[in-house]
Amino acid sequence: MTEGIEESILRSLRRIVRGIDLYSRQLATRYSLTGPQLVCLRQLSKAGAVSAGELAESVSVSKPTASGILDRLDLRGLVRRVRDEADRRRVIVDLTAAGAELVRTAPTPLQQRLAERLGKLPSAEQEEIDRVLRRIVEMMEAQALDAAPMLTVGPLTADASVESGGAPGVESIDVERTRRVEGS
Amino acid sequence: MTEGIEESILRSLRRIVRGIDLYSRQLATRYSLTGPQLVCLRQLSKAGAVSAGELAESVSVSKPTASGILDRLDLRGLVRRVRDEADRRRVIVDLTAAGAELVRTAPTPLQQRLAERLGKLPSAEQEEIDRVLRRIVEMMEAQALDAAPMLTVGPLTADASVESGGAPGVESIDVERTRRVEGS
DNA sequence: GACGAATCGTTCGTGGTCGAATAGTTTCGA
DNA sequence: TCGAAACTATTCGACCACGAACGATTCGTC
Repeated sequence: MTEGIEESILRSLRRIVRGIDLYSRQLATRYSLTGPQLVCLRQLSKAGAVSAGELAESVSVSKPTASGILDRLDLRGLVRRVRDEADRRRVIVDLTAAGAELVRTAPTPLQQRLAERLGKLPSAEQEEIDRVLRRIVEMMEAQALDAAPMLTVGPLTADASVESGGAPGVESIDVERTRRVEGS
Repeated sequence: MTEGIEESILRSLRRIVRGIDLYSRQLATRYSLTGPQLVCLRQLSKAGAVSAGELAESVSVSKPTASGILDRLDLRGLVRRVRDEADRRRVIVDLTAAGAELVRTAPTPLQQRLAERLGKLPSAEQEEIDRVLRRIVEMMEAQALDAAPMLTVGPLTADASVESGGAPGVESIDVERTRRVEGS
């Protein structure tokens, strides 16, 4: 019967993931800010100016993901990216005035109703929830460590040579100017 | 202190989401099957031939998402999509022999180590985890219902006219032939 | 029988996510 | 001093995810 519980847990996890995503879209329609964008903004608000990599680390996403999120925030003038003059490999990210203002008016990145309901539970139960989630994270991330060699079977086609053309012409940009402007 | 717990819970949820995604990529490299693809395959294996919409419902994803996943599975010959002759709006999805075979050899879509560790816990603890997760889902999905009017502020730019050109020429395809073949 | 409403699946557009590859910098050892 | 190794952030390619819009089909009602 461990089978049934395992499937139930997986199902719950998938629904939780979906719930988070759906709330993110709700945020996006109402505040023009997705969940991950808001999480980044809040982290910047709390920790002040940090490097792009530190930000990625502190909100638990990969560097490419953070880069993409920062692109959109930058494009909208909510954050600023400045090359670190001391170590020019690094990029320092900081909130703009508009970004700081938005953080103050935006809701929590956790479902509001979930947050409310959570707040109404006895604190013993809140702690139980917290503890259980931490344990799951622990079990998951322990797995990630001995994650093995990553055999790289290729991009998930099993056949069909992809034949990617080279898309050149990406001259280096200086961060001070916003990149990836598909628009104009 | 509810503040601290709320943030801790959010953080755990985000890491769980990430953990699921990372495991999905691991699956992809080792078995050429992502987590969502495997979940769909398993569901088909369990429930037999169903319509695309029913499949989406049963694995808790939207119809467009299921459509995309089915595209990739179809492309690789793991599922078959046939127009329902009785109700020609519907598309019946079924495993091919190759798909059925793959389901038998593939691991669980839940992190293997997580599953193992989970299995070693006393069943009281397993049930506690299950119960807590269900409760979170419940609190989340209750929120989703009174989700409010969806004010549609526009596609998240606040300015900058997107100027989408029309991309016509999408003549209707008959499902029997695979669509979206970016490759060849 | 015909026409509008509902239903089904797909397409389009946007965004999040990651690993691999890449470009620019810094560091350190020979 | 000079070049290899390490590091930082970005780009690229692939996938998942959704809502809105769309075309095809069916249903309901007149």
